[in-house]
Amino acid sequence: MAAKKQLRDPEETKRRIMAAAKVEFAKSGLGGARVDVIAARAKSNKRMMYHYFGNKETLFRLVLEDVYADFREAEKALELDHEEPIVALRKLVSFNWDYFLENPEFITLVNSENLHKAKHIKSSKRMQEMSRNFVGRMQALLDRGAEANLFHKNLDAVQMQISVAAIAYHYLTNRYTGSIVFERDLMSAKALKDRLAFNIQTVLRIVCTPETLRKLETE
Amino acid sequence: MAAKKQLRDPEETKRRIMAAAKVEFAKSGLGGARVDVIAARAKSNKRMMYHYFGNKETLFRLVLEDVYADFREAEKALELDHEEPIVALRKLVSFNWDYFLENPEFITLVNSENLHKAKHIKSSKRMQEMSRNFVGRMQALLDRGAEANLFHKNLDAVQMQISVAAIAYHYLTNRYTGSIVFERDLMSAKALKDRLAFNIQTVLRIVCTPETLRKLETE
DNA sequence: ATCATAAATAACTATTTAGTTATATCAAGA
DNA sequence: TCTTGATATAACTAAATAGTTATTTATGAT
Repeated sequence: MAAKKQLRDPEETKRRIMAAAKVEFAKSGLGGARVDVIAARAKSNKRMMYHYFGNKETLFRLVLEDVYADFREAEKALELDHEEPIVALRKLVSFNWDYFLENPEFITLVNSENLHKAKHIKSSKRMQEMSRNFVGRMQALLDRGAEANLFHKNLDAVQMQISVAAIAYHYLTNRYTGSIVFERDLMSAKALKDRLAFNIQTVLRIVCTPETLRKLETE
Repeated sequence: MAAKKQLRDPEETKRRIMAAAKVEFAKSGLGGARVDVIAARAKSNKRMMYHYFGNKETLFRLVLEDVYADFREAEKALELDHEEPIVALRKLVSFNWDYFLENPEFITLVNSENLHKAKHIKSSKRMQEMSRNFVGRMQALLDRGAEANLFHKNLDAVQMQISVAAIAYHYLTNRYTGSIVFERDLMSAKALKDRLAFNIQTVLRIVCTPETLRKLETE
């Protein structure tokens, strides 16, 4: 009978609580999440959660900052700075799609924070730091494409970032109601493949000049 | 002292409860909504809510069906069937934008239902009926544009519907976190005007052939 | 008029929940 | 080895919450 050995490992305990919180907040939102469920899933207990994180909302904020940080890190790791602009854009659209698909908790956590009008991250220094250079990378990519006479000039990098995220995020966050409204399984392998292809095409049509598009068509 | 006259008007009471529920569910989601708050806002009481609607989740389902119905009705009322295809598409994109902007509860209610994997409307006959003809109208519009050699042929109407919604919905549902990430007020009058213009341009670039786009540019 | 029924209100209950108090146990430094 | 502080657990509490029971009151049919 494995006697319950009480291991002391504050870092590991914190990590387990954060991981459990991410699952629970993603599944039920901030309001629907239960601190007892988080403690149980972390194989810890409520008192530890309050000891390390103070309260439920602080824990939520830390989880949210973490998932944003992971997303930004992954995007940065793409290293698109020296890719050919059209290739880079294709990769960026695919990256967004794959990331949201593989990390569905990102979507539900962000949705939950927006329901609360972003009050938890509003004054977060860490969020602000993370966001820096994020738009800058898109701007640089658009500039390179424009210089090579591939893209339209004067494209707004923020609008592009939002749109690139939107066409993936919206499809996936509303996949349940969407599957009912459109009377088809939006999550079937074929549906997912088709949507990604459509999204890549969409973004290229937004940024490329008519001449570039003609060239792409006849390739 | 206005003696509290007890007016009896079941239809009006039901209507007030539904209206109050819409506000409360939109503000706090299904989980965060409080039945006491709904009853108070409706200037009725909890017992009436349970009398007429059975339970909180049924009330939620009815509210959700209602906001979907309103949205579909409004879209139908646009009567785009005989408009010139490009004009019709511009109007459709603007309609989506304006509707989400003027009816923010639609967005939060749909988000809440997706957090719950659409379980409340999954077997709703009314939802299924509403969705009919919805894709059909987009398909007809795309067909007309293609026949007039304005649009690409073989555009997928469902993908278009989703994208038209996405570029508006995503911007607005994530406006709070977005305003932090992009370090600008996404809801300023100028930002809203710019986004709508960008969205119209986006959709035209998706559907129009390079030739049509060239013509539009030089107009 | 009066009766039956539906509409409305208020007070109540059993549970759930975030957060706390009290207590035990480990491990590192003196 | 003893002490001290950090780590862990369990039992508790006050408030909140969905749903009910008990009671009153208006209204339309007879």
